[in-house]
Amino acid sequence: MATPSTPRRPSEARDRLIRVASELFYREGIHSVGVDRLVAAAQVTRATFYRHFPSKEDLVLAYLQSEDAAIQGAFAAAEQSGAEPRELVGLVIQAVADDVERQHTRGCPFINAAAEYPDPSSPIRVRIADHRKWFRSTLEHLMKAAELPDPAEKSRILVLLRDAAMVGGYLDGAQTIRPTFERTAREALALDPQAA
Amino acid sequence: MATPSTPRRPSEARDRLIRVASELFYREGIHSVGVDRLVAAAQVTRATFYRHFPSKEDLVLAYLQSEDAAIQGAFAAAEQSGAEPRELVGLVIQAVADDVERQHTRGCPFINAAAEYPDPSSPIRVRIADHRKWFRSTLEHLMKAAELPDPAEKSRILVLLRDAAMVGGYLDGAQTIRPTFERTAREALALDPQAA
DNA sequence: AGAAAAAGAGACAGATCGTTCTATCATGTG
DNA sequence: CACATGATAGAACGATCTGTCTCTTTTTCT
Repeated sequence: MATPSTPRRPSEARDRLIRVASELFYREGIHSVGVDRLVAAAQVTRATFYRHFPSKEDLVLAYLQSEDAAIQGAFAAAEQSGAEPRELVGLVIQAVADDVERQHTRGCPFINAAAEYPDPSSPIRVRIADHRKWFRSTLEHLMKAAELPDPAEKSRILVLLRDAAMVGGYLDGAQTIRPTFERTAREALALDPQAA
Repeated sequence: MATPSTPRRPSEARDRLIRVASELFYREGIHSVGVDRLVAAAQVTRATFYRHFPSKEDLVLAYLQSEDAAIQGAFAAAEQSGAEPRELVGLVIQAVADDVERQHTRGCPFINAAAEYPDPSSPIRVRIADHRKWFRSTLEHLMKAAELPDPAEKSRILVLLRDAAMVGGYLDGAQTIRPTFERTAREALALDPQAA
């Protein structure tokens, strides 16, 4: 009666844990954030934590999955925005630059997580690899739709440059790398018809 | 008599610690490697460890410094090799690709360390920033010597692409990204006079 | 030879790590 | 009503973390 807003299925405590974990894991690194910190920040007890996640690693996986879902959602929204494929590639470049400047100022969650998990066969590294495969493949389809020559190679170029923008934005500052990133990307993808 | 080879000053145990730390920190990450592992692998006691390094962080700094010294040494050797500045730029690209493929298969030690140290004012992050400043500045001097137009911007491009090659080599495989990296770099730096 | 520094060996403190446990209470569904 | 579910609360586990300590032995310089 007092609190009628009790969402049933998805479990509110679970969502809080994932939100808090996403924030803390990204800002401070994964190994640096213990379970104590997580349950305190999410206002959840340890028992609740381990009921929803068999181990801390499962929460890390949920964190990466939520990041993955956010990016996939952004791509899906952009594709349904009605923009022409050609300008969509330019929008991706701009979106990456915006993301580095505003949202992901501490680098790429997947790259950073990989730095902490050396074993390529670990579930976390597998999920990182899957995310990167999806990203590159999505870019290739985008390049194909834009009728750019050699879409596979161009997708690899954009993956390369996006990684660079993420790392460079974190370590050198977004404003420092933004013009260089955008220029290099547009040139390497041959987006602007006219040249010097 | 039995062991006449006893290097005096630089302390053999200290060198062993740095060597072992460089290997373990790089392969497994910094937070994942405890002091126990380090002293066991270096065949050194804890007391000896803390005599040479006031804290673990000081060993991390020594690790980064040794990586920095190796790269600076490689640059110094290349500059004194008598090669013309123009082809030196091409050699740097090739050297980065070789390094990613053979030596640094787990990414860039500085990028990986930064992922584990979020505080930009921490001594480790300061040293990382210094290393990156030196690297970019050195590249700019190289571009100037090669008489390439806009050397400052071109140095930023090469920093960007080197970061990308390091990350991409680690996560996607060196063979996957090598041709893309080399082509994009040569094109973005306008190293090859002829175009399509 | 004698003094001083470096290293070996290992116990120990205090904190934090991830994880498990028992016990209690509110909730909604059968 | 009865019962399973999910959350709360908090103690406790063993392991590992960084860092300090004492004591003995070896090495190195003067």
